Parts: sequence; C-alpha cells; structure tokens
Amino acid sequence: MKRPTIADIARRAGVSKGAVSYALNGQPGVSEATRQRIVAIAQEIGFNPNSAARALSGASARAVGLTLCRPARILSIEPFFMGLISGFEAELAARSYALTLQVVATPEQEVEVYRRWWGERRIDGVIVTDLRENDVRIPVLQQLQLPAVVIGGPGDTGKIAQVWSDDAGAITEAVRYLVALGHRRIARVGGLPDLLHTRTRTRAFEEVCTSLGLNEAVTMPSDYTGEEGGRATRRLLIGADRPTAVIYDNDVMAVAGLAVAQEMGLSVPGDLSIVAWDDSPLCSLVHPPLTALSRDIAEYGAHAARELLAAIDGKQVSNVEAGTAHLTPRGSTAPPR
Amino acid sequence: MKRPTIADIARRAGVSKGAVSYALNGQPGVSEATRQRIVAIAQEIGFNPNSAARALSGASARAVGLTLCRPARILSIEPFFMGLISGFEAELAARSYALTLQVVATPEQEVEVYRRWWGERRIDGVIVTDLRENDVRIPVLQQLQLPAVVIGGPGDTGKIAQVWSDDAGAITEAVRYLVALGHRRIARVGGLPDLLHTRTRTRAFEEVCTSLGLNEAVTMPSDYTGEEGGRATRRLLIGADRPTAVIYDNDVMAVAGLAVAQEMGLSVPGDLSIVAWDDSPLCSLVHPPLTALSRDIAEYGAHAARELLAAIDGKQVSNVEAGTAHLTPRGSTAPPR
DNA sequence: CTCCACAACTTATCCGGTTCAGTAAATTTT
DNA sequence: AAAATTTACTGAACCGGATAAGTTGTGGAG
Repeated sequence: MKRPTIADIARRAGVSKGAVSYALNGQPGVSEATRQRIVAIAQEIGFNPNSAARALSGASARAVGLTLCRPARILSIEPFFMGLISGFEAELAARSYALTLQVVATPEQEVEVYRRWWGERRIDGVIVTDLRENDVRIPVLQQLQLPAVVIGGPGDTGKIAQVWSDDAGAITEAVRYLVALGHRRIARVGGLPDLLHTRTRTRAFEEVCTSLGLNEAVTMPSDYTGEEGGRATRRLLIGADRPTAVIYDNDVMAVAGLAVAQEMGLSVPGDLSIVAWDDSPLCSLVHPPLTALSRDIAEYGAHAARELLAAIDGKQVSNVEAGTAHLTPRGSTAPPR
Repeated sequence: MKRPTIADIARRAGVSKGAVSYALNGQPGVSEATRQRIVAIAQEIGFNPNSAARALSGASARAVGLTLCRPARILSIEPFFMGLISGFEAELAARSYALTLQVVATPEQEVEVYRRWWGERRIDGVIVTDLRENDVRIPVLQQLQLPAVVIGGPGDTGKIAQVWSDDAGAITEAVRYLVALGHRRIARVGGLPDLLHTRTRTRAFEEVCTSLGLNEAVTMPSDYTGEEGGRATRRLLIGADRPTAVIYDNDVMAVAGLAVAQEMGLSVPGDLSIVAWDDSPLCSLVHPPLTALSRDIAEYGAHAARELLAAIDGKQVSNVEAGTAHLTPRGSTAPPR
C-alpha cells in the first residue's frame, strides 16, 4: 500500500503541489473553498506529511531527544524517569513532537549521542538530566548550539534553560519536621555524589542541622540502588550512636532501608523514622507507608518540555524553578522512643 | 554553526557529491585512496548524514516506535517497561536505530499513533506490547503493512512476528513448588484481564490446580497497581478459607500484598507465602525478600528488537518463544503453619 | 595497434515536502 | 475607464543525501 503524498492530493484536487502545501498548513495563498476541498481529500485518503521531506526543507524534525544515563537495573526500578517521561509526553504530544530515547552508559557517550542526533538533524533539542559540576555536556551543547533544557540545577549552564526544584527548601522542611518530633540524630543516605542536586541537598542538610544545633549531619553517599541504600542503612544502624531518623535521596533506597531496619529487628517508626525523597506509589505500597517529600514529577517533566519547546522556537528563556517538594507525613515517622 | 553536508566534504576533497556518498557507504565506485581521504575529512569536520535526506531518498528512517499504554502512575513504578526499553536499546543502538516513544491512553489512540508515524515515515516498525484477544491493533498493522513484533502472545497475529515467554510453564512451576511445600489453598492476583498473557496464566493456573487436586483456584482480577493489588489481597485474606499462598502477576502488586499482610498482623512466610511474577530489584528490596518468577526482561526486549529488525529487513519471521521464567525462591515462601 | 573491459569517477535525477518568484484574473482605487 | 492592488493560484528551485546512467582513463588481450 503506497502512502499518499501531496502530489496525489494535488492531482485529485486538480491543483498544484504548492497549493496543497499552503492549504494544509493554513498559509494564505488559497481560497477558503479550495482549502476545504484539499483538506477533505487529505482526510479521506489518510494523508500524513512525510516527516523526512518536511525536515529536509528547512523545517524542524519535530522531535526531541532524551538520554538516560543509568545502568539498566537502576532504570527499571527507579520511578523518577518514567514519571518525567510521562510529563514530557503530555506536552510533546500536544504539539505533535516525538520523543526519541537512548540509554547510555556514560556522560561521554551521552555527548556522542547528542552530536550524532544533532548532526543527523534527527532532533530539534534535548532534555538533559543529572546535571553535574563542570558538566562535560554543557560546553558541547553550547558549541553545537543545540537547544536544550537542563533538569537538576541550579548550576552554571550559561544561556541554556534550566528547570529545577528547590531541594534546599525541601530538605530543610524535612529536617525541621523530624526535629520537631524530637529527633536529634538525623542521618541521610544521599544519591550519586557527582550530581549537582545531590550537592545542593548535602549542603542544605548540613546547614539546617548546624542551625538547629544538631551535633552531626552524616550523609552516606550512595548510588540510588536498593542494594547500596540497604548497605548504607546497615552501616548507619550498626554504629554506637545510631540515628533515630534517616532521610533517603530516593524512594528505592528508602524502601531498602526500611527492609534493613525490619531485618535488624528495629521497629519503624518506633526505633527509626524514615523519610523518602520523591514520593512514588512505592512509598504508599510498603508497610508502614513512607513519609515522603512529594513533588509532581510529571508536572516537572511537562515544565521542562515547555521550556525546551520555547527554546526551540528561539525564545530566550530564563531559569525556572518548578516548585518545592512538600512533606507528606505517613506512617514511617514518629517521635523517637 | 552550520552542520556539514556531503557537499562540504566533496568540495574539500575535490570530488563530486556522488563520490562522497559511495565512499562513506562502503559502496564500490571510488578508489581506496580516495575513500580514505574522504572518510578522514568526514571524521575531521564531524560529519553525520542528515537522517531526513537519507530517509527521503528511499532508505529507511532508522527508527522504531514504541507506545506505552498505561496511566502515568502505573508506568512510573512498573519496572517491566523500563527493563524492556533497556533491552531494545541494546540492540537498536548497536545498529544505530533510534527509539521513538509515545505514551497513550487507549489502544485506539495507539492505533492513531501508528498510522501517523507510518504515514510520516517517521519509523520503520513498531513494537507492540500487551496483546489482547481480537486486538484492534493487529488488523491495522496488517493493513498498513507496518513491520511489527508483538510481545505478549502467543496469539493470532497472522504474519506479524511474536515474541513470548512460556507463562503457562512458569505458573505451573510456581504452583507445584507451593504444593510441594504443603500449600493446598493457593490464590492468585492477576493482571489486566483483557491481556492475552493474563488469560494464558489464568487458564494454566486453573489447570495445574485441578490436576494437583486442589479444590479451588481463585484468581482475583486486578490492574497491576499497588492499590488494587493491596485491595485484592485484603479481600482474599478476610475470607474464612483464606489462602496460605498467593501468586501475584507483577512485583508491584506482590509488594503491596506483602504490606497488607503485615498490616493485618500476618507473618510472611509463616501465615502467608508470596510469589511475585517478574523479578525486579523491588523483590529483593523488601523484607522478607520475595520469591519470584524471574526472567531476563532486558534480554526479552533485546530479542523482540532483533525480531523487529529482521522483519524490517524483510525477513519472514516465525514466532519465537523467548524462554520460560524460572522460580527464584527467597524468604517469602515456606511451608504453611 | 586497436578494441574491450573495468575502475574511478561525474552528472543528473529522484525522494516529498516548503517557499519564492512569477502570472492571470478579479477587485479596488482614482 | 485606466491604473493599481489584491487574490488565487502555478512553476520551479531547494533541502541533502542515494543512485542510475554516462564519461573518462588505464591496462591487458588479441
């Protein structure tokens, strides 16, 4: 079955290719009657413009790219990215942009993918996650002049748009809450230490602990996996001065931490309070359900997609903060015994 | 910064566009010396062929499509799809095919996306998940002659390639194992009842229970969400003749079921044994870790991708079984008290 | 020495849209 | 009523590759 082209429509309507193009794109240059006739024919034969031909004649590819730089075993379980993707989609589909995805192993590979995609004119822009300090991707994006939006700042990205959420504010709220419950020894299991938002969180965590007069603010670095999260928790709990509350940088590690506590015979929240960052259905799934720092990740993604589309349209965009995570108390936090 | 084209290379090498095209594609028609010179120049200036131009001149789009038809809140937590995507990617990236993704709400929307993608020549083929009985997508794919591979059979898909795993064998193994432990009242919390593989599992579950002389084989239909899985578990456990073992159709529902049991004061595995289908890190994360039917989902995805690429290359492919899930016993199963 | 075959190119066309420069007819302006 | 403008188109060029068809130049066979 041959797929119809504008030439087919032109023949059937008895006009030229140009007229068909004007008619279908809402451009002036055809009468209303002709336009309707052409649109009707296009509808009837199920015409879709060849995206390659369109992209070739100067227009855009109508696609944006996203690379995921995490090992498969983390990606599969980490709810964050799927939530983000759902959010992107809502915006992109509305403007019929496609989302092109690639799983990579390293930031260097990621850069290669950007170069290739942009060189191939496969995409009009990219969404960059996991911003790092002195991120190798930023200068490449600038050099290529590839429209982009960065998630996970704030950081130094020059003219590249950013979307971030107020991580410092969120962790401050969580610590204040735990202190209000009576906790004095609060630890944290952090995400990948290289990521900029991990650093922001660590710094804010230390600051609020100091300001509230807590003697120490231990952050165990981790990597978002359940195994590491569990190990870090075990290390925290075997110490003499074991914490009475732990804040986790993602939900997967929090769930793993809960399991470790249960396995060690500790009661949650009696002996240990747990706070998860990023509230996914996972948090309400386990017993007890986890107190979490909630934010609307899909909306966060949608926000990023809107910024990216604006950047693609050539609008100069400033950095945008997309809301603070707020504390959703559930069964995993209580005053210490 | 203008992105280089073969014309740029041709000018610098002092040859024609055609020669450059032959050289870069390994076609005969240029001398080895010239080819190397051209390749070197292409490398130096960072040339990537414009995918649109390539697609336009008869070649393929070098992209495949995948639609995800689940609400965002399920997608975000369901590890299956991300695992599948990782598997696709491994194959696709190796042959530098791009993966285009779209989240949709209904199979009808999915069909629309297929039509559009194919009409736009945006993709060369699609991966279809969640096969249903009398699936509306199958006739459309056949009519469009859109290369495809279906995951989730076996079912009637005509000439469209299928990849499936032996669900009947897996559930039989699980039930036999539970019976060997001494269980006589085994229930199941199933996935979406419309899906073909859910039916296969249900039928096999009933058969093996009958053949082993168990009086009843209750399957509570569910929808893969934690909430529903928890609710179904609660309904099973409040009955007079409550089961001593439950098999769940995905890991998320199994974790939710575990939480419900704990919340009702039942000990796992003492009072209730739990088996999860599809072993994700989630299963080893909770306490006790869940006995699961494991299969390599990424490999499953890779398999599907290979079949799809074969179909795109015009090879007639037969249906392929991609291995049976095998039982991984962990702490959530034991003889009943 | 001529003819042929073949390598190593060049030239031109095509893919299917977009867009610009025409052009004839209709409408408005003066 | 003639001139100017506008409307509604057509025709052709163009985007950047792939590729079929044509053009040289060279070496070997006869």
